[in-house]
Amino acid sequence: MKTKEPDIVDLGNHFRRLGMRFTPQREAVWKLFRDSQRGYSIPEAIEVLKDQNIGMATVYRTVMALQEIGRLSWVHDQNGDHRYVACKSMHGHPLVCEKCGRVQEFVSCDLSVLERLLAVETGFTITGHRLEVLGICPVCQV
Amino acid sequence: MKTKEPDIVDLGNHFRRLGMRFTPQREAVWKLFRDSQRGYSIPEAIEVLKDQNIGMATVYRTVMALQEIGRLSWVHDQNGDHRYVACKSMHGHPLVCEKCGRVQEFVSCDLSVLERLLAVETGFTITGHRLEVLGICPVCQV
DNA sequence: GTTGTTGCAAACAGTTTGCACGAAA
DNA sequence: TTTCGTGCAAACTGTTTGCAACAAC
Repeated sequence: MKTKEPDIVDLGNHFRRLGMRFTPQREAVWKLFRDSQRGYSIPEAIEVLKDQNIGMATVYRTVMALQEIGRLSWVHDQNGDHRYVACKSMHGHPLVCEKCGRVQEFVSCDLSVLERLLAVETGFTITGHRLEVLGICPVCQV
Repeated sequence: MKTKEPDIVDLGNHFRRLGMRFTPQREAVWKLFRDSQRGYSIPEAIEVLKDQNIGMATVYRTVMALQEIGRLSWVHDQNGDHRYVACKSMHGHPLVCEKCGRVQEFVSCDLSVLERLLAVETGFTITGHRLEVLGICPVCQV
């Protein structure tokens, strides 16, 4: 009997805790994203996973589920549509390479000063933010 | 003869400078977005503009053109798809009300410290960022 | 007059849904 | 054994394209 990787066990528990089942398909979808630097758009993921006999409806449903439970987030590609990437940590933001699309997560973003200022100036109650930083990764700089 | 609003004249010049024509349709599309607090998704804009006999292909083409020349940008709605809003200024960022969708632009965002830190820590050359701040606007707080 | 733009409709791409079967718990 | 999840295909929604007529310059 094969030992499962810790993140797989953890994800299985996460699903079950929510009354959902942890199926081989869900495991396969998660692994695809977890092991990718650039993430995938849904059509791309469908293309890859169909070789494992995973139907497109399952891909849609699973990606949405993973996103809702906070395991996937998305970034924009050049065309403006979404590519999904695995979240390593809570409250992380993506640093995206504009050439190869590689995504590196960072956590140290302090927008509290800006948010306080905006609250005072606009009367809004600030509830959150979405931040993507763009750049060129070391590999693509050559 | 009717005097044109200054922003219309300016937009006309902007198009012509690029060798493009400034048609009544383009003017109408621009005005729709300019006069809206929440902006529109493309299907919404198509719906509104079809009463003015503007075809959907024209809406798509014009919104894309306005976006490319920096007159429109987009924000995300709850479903994660795009709503286009008029840019008042260059380098502005949107502050979006999560209840009513109203968008207020702000400019004072200083991410230079964060960006320098990321450059050192990751080896990326930072080229830009996308920031959306979310909140509840004064009207919706009641 | 020249050439970019428009509206239409058809083609296309992407997403959602209903359902019978299978498999996780 | 009891649901929930799956794959399939059909339906649907959103987007793009080709083209003849038109209008901005």
